[in-house]
Amino acid sequence: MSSSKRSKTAPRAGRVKLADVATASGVHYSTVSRVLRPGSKGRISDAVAEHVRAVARELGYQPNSVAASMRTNSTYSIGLIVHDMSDPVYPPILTGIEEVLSPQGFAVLVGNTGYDLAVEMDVVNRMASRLVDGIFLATTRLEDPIVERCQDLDIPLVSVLRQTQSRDTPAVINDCLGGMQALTRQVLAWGHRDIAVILAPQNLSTGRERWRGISDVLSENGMTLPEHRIVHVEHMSVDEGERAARTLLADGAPPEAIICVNDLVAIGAIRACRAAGLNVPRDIGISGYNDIPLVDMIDPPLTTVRMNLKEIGRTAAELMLAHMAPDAPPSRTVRIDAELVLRASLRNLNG
Amino acid sequence: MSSSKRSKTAPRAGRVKLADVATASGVHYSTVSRVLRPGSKGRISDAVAEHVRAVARELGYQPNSVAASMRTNSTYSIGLIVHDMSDPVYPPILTGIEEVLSPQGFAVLVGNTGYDLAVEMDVVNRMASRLVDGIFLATTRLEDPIVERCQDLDIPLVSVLRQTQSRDTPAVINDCLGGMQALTRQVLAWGHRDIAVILAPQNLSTGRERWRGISDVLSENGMTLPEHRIVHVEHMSVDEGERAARTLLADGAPPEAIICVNDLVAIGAIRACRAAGLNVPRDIGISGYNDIPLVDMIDPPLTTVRMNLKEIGRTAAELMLAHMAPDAPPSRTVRIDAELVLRASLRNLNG
DNA sequence: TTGTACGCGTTATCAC
DNA sequence: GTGATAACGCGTACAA
Repeated sequence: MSSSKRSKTAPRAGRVKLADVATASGVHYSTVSRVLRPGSKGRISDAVAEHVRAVARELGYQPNSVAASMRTNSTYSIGLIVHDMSDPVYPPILTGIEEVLSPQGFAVLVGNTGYDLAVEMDVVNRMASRLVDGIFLATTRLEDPIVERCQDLDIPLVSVLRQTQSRDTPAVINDCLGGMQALTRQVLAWGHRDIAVILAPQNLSTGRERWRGISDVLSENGMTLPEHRIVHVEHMSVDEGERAARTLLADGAPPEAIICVNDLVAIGAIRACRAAGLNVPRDIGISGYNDIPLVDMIDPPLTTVRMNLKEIGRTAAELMLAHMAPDAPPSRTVRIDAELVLRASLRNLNG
Repeated sequence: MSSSKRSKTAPRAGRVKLADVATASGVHYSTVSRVLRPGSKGRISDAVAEHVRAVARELGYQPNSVAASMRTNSTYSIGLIVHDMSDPVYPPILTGIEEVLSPQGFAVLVGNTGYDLAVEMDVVNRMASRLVDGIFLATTRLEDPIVERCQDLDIPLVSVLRQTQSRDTPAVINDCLGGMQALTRQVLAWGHRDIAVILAPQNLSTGRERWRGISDVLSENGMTLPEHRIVHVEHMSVDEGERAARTLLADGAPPEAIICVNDLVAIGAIRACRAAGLNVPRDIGISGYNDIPLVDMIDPPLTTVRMNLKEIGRTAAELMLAHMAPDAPPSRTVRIDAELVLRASLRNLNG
């Protein structure tokens, strides 16, 4: 095994650089640079090029991209900021992003914020220090200091999953409005009338749009929800969902159905219902949103709305590439379709 | 909104650098460097230090860490290589790693390999080009060309979840042997005799140790498994688990229990059993490994072995820090305890 | 305590 | 087509 001792300031022992390849091939190192960089000015004779390439390969030359970044001011790295990678919605987005950007030579720097704005600001500043070429922001608030910061720092930003109020940043989001409308229509069509909702914070476009999807459809049908049928979670997690549902069930008769802002919250709600002695879906219906893995296997299988997360990631990456280019197009918001997925957690009361 | 147009070679417009805050504070930029870098040689008068700090803050100075890396040959970035971030075992590990390394100023570069060795080698080479200070490898094979490559490149490597045969790299792994032994003992104690197993590839320490855990206990009890009760998956995924279980159920009477190499595989197995008209756990018992989120909610709740993934991440990060230091300790393998979690997917045949 | 000077490995822009 | 050379922004040994 080779020694991995490295002195504080010395380069990695034996790291071969352009100059090494140059002396070994008997040409100037700028020539080597040109050979190894497809698309550099000034053509090279095929003979020299071939020779240099051979030498480089033999010496195991690996370009030092830090030095290149120093010169070009582009690191070919992009940040991805999420609340918590353990939330199953994020990994597929990362996969989609990588699918598009890895072949282009980009690397992805992941930053978890743990739902903490201060941490998030710190993450952005560090990414700025690292000269990331762009940032994917999955935590976007309707009014977002992080977005402003990125604009100040002049870092290309693409929102994923959520969008700002002013829509001044490119974004790829799910059609939360349409998705929740479809779901709510189904809930009504199946005869539920006493409906409760567990909502996300209304400073998030997802939170607000999903709530609008619900209330729009209720309004269309001449319904409004009483105060005590509406509760909020601070984060969309299982624990918060459970707590929220407990509140809903605390006083009086339980509702016929609870529409939850997402799957994790819905799972918490199912737990709370069960703890309260209610059978889902016989006594109460539950729905989620996202169709995360395994919710088709839980008891009962969860009715939800599916979004194509990988596609969101891919599209966000395309948008990023366009936005990083010198002639960046105007910001636009891309909506990816949602699809209603009916499962046993919500039953047809008419049936 | 500020313009994000940037010319090919010019620095980000208006990016303030060391020299800028130097002229603004009326000192030389080397002084600024010393002020802003805690722990640099040569002390600075408090007055000057305070002044410089104030100016830096006012100008919104952000150190250019690329330039710093160029000088120090350390990027304060580390790679994390996984097969697929969508596998729920990885995110908690990332969280644990970040918990320890973010406060130290490190950034994490995530690389998905998609189970492809060529891709993986490419990822390593790119990370090397980026001068990562270290790599966490979650894909470690018993004999691993990736590990060798990192040794050649002189990149500190810490294995997570798995270990090489020769144990020549620091590693943090779960006690797969003990965990699977405990599980198998329980299976036997509950009266199962006709047992089947779905195993992972035997070129992985996890695959091999878990199988050894099973077979050790069976041997202790004078049992061996017939050929047709042993099947393998290529990757530990739901789909492969389902396929493998279908093979097991294809001919003859089903076994009393299937011990699966991990939870995803177990979930696939449950699907296959159900498709074959078998009730789990009445007709057949199923067990997994990992205790990933939601397996306590599926139908039936999955008996499994829990490992503390976040702790594995944290420990790996500590090991990495130690290993990156100039006086690196000898490689050692840390084992994190496993804990048996009994749920309804496996029942007591004696009861 | 502070200023000087050099180099890290590349890329880009000159000459030739 | 190729060589020479000047940046890029910072860290630090050394001089003052």
